[in-house]
Amino acid sequence: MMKNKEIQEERMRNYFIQATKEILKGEGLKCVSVRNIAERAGYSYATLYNYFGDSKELIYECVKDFQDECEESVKFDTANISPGEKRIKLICKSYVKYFVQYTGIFELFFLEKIYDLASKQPTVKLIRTFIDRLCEEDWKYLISKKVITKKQAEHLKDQLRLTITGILLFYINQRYPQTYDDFNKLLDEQLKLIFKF
Amino acid sequence: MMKNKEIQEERMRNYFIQATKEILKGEGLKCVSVRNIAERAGYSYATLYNYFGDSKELIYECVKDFQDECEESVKFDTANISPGEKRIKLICKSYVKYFVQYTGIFELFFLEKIYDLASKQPTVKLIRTFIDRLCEEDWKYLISKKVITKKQAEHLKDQLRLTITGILLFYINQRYPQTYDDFNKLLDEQLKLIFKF
DNA sequence: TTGGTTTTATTAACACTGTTAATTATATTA
DNA sequence: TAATATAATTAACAGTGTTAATAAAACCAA
Repeated sequence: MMKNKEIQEERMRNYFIQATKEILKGEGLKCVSVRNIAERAGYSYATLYNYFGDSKELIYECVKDFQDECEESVKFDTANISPGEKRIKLICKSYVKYFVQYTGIFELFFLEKIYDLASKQPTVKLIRTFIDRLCEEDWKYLISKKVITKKQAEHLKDQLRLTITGILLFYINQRYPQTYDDFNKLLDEQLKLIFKF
Repeated sequence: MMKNKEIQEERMRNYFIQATKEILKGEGLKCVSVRNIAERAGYSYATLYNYFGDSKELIYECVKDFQDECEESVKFDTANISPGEKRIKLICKSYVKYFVQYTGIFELFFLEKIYDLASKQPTVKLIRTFIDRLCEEDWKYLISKKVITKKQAEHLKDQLRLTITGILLFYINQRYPQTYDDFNKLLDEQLKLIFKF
């Protein structure tokens, strides 16, 4: 059977992916090494190379799973809220909360230096457009209600993405603001500014 | 003489700092290693540890110099322009241009993972407030002319810093937008949005 | 079931990284 | 000049990713 081989191969890949996810969420990106992953997966480090071209390829395989988890978390935090400006703000807060909880995932998404960008372009796009997808319904709603134009929406999406990534970057990488409370205040203030169109 | 020793020690430190700066501007942050720095400085890698506690300490010594260089570049690009909104935008464009030219310096400033943040806090603050200092005169001008309030200025400074860092992050780390032209368009658009207060 | 072939997993090795201890070379001073 | 203090070097350790050679397992025909 040709199918069996594929199933087994996929299973093996998943062992490594699972191990990587665990380390990333627990110890953080700095502890994600080929040897650590393999040890946790219960295999030798060289075995990993039978299923992944290199370590980066493996690490980027986790992106989709983390996005799904983050989306679920956001959906939980914004349940029963009707689409619109208010919900966009709540989605952003929940999105930010997720990455503050798992700073290793933020590092993977936005801080990892990508060497052959060409092959990772799909993943990179997935990352960049993630926040847009989370707010998709809301942008559509605001456009349909003629609160903003399509063009305006595009600019606002950019602004939201840049600001939120920036805010996370400074908080996670430079611990600014120094307290989580002040961090949230800054986030609130900036969200307010963005929607003063 | 106690002075001689200090002079010599400072000279030695400078050899290593100079070497680090050259590698950072040339080959980039990924090529900055203790052994590479020492080789270029003309010393053994262990000698470096007689003048710097660790490699990070050495690398962060370059921040001030790069800021001075960037400031000079910005001053050159914005000479003969009177303070105000227009000049802030020009300063930002020049600032961004510098980091696009030397992406390794951007990585050092904003992407480097800092382990003992406590000891590097002064440098971190220097980095974070850099763009504010570049526009200091302009913010003062706008406040004095009652175009904006002090509080508004603080919020705008935050917005500017977050947006610009974000825009650089996506362009340098994820090559988005794909062309330098589109990148500049995005920057223009975002600067326009920020000053729609 | 046995024997040979193919596939998969492991160890060994290479070229790096930062960092420290022991050693050698250079200055300084009595 | 000889003893001491200082500075620079090499050797070593514990990591990193990656590849080639080897060992183990699985498969399949006789």
